[in-house]
Amino acid sequence: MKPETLNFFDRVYAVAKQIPYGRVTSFGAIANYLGAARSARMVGYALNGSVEKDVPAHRVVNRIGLLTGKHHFDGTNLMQQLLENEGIVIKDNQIQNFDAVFWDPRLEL
DNA sequence: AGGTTGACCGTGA
DNA sequence: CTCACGGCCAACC
Repeated sequence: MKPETLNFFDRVYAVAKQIPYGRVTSFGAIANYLGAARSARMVGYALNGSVEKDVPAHRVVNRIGLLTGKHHFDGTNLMQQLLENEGIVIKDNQIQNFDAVFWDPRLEL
């Protein structure tokens, strides 16, 4: 597979798959790691089909730890259930202790 | 080939 | 501190 074939979407999938268990990251962090900090919107756009890409998109939220994409999931509270299952506390679609569970690929990778 | 959209982010009032 | 607007980039129609 040539790298040229890998679109932005594929790169996002690759990073999202590297998200550790019980950790979450933001679109901007992923975009920043990919070198496209201004393309944070594309990150979410890519994750739109990540559910079928074996990518834990439920670990990806916006910069404030808000489950903005839960509306895109199969169920309504499915995303929240998955996160809570990993030990992450969520209240009103917002991750508590976001700074503690935050995982920055730019720093970790 | 062009216009519109989008799971965002940052700054301003 | 909270609400609102603009910008930016890539994919989709």
